[in-house]
Amino acid sequence: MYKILLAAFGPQNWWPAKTAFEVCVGAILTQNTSWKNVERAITNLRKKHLLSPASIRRVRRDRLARAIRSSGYYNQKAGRLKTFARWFGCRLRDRFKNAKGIPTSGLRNELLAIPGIGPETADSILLYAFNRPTFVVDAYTRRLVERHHMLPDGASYNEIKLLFESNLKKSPKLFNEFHALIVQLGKTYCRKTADCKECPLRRSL
DNA sequence: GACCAGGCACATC
DNA sequence: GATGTGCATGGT
Repeated sequence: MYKILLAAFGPQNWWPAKTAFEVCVGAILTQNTSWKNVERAITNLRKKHLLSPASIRRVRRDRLARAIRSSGYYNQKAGRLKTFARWFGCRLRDRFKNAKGIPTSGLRNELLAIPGIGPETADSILLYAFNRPTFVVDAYTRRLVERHHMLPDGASYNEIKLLFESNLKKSPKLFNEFHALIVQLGKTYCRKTADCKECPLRRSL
């Protein structure tokens, strides 16, 4: 599947961001929201110099909320960004530059303990910000797996994640590109059930 | 106006 | 463990 998708769509070059922290901000803002709306929010944050842990901790909550308005759920997400910025600032500054030396599973548990960081956001951060070989399962991935009967319908997040992780080389580069390609596939062919033949995998999502 | 988008937390059963 | 609901914008 990976080879077919790569041939069909080409390298996706995710994640578009200047710093690891910016990747994390994007991962939180894109929760149940289109990337287009998130881009606007990030552009705003950059304009207001709010793309560092310190500045996000300092800024007033309502001002932060206004800046990310376009990404939806702005009150909730403003709180989530502030909590996350505290963790990122403290945890990553003192002990381990770029979180090197910390096992992926430990880092994942820390992320999951932060309110507003669920499994998908945690895995996106691990993969795209910290370059860890962790597979990201999103709604498109679930549809792909169910549509192709790779697992029984209703499989858990972890079952789907393990399906990919245990059948592929544990390479951040590969996981990065594969997840991005699945999203591209979903965006392009989702719900176009009449056009299955156009879908590189011959089955629309 | 309905439906969707690169989810998560919390209540309830 | 499964299901339902609030959170909110912008595009189709």
